[in-house]
Amino acid sequence: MLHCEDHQVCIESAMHEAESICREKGLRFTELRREVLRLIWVSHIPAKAYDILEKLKGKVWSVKPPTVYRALDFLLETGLVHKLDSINAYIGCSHPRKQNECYFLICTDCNEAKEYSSPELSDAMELTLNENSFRPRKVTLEVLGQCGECE
Amino acid sequence: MLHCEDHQVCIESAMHEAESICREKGLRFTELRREVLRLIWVSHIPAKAYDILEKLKGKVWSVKPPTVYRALDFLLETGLVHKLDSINAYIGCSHPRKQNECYFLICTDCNEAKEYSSPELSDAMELTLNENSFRPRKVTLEVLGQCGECE
DNA sequence: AAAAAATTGTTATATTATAACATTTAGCTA
DNA sequence: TAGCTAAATGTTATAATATAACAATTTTTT
Repeated sequence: MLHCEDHQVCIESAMHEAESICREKGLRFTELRREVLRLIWVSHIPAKAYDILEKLKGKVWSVKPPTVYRALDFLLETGLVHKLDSINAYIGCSHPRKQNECYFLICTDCNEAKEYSSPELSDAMELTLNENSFRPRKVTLEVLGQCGECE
Repeated sequence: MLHCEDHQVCIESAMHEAESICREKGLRFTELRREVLRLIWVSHIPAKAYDILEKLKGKVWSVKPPTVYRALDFLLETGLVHKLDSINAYIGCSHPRKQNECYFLICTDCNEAKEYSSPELSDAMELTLNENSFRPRKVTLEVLGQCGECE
């Protein structure tokens, strides 16, 4: 999957953005939440909850599942992280300030995932939702397959 | 969620179609698989695997999880059933002969789900997949929200 | 400093799903 | 039709994912 040139930049910018979003919203970006977000951003491969748990154990923490899931809940609610339902994994949001509809391409070869948005797709979506007089609350759009780099 | 007028018709037609599809493909539509499919079609509310398990226990069977999951796997592979990843539940496919892209509207009030397809949406999808040179293998498109009848 | 609210810790358990191997059943072949 | 083979099902055990409930701690507010 074609991605960042320097992933360290990705991480740092995501962390900074998270800091400032939380500050603006008056939310507490605690050490634990910070660390979980950082672990998720370690790569563009979506992170599994129990892998995060194991990695946290390597650090200061006394961690048990609720610790991780609570941090994940916070990050999800704040829009800093997305859950990928088709693979039960979590990925950092690459544009946490824009709350537009987004979809995910998940490569089953390299396991990386990438977030996109497409106005055409959102329009088509909105159209069919209106046609069916359906009020959307959460849209899940994930494509599993093979990315261009993995042919 | 606006649905069939007579659900008995839904069920019977789904069962018949399943019969004939399996016959055509030379697949064995066993008593167990038949019964699981029927239990899924009991309503338009997606069925949970362990609920199917409990209902089967009320019948002839000695059922344990693998029994159900294997039947589900068969039905999924045959395209007779879809899995809804956002709620971990299974729903009967309403057009098992047409292998087009479909999406699901899932009402979190009445819990019913409905399957749709939209050429515009599929086109938009295909476009963005091409742009990203991504070969899709499985598309998950589910919208949780409130249906028109549940306002 | 005390009270209230939010966060984290802890124990236990719920929910969803699969691996591995044994047995049975159905279909095929000699 | 008896035996063989492959598919399906049964069975035991366990993996993977997630939450409920309550206790302790920390932070914020009063």
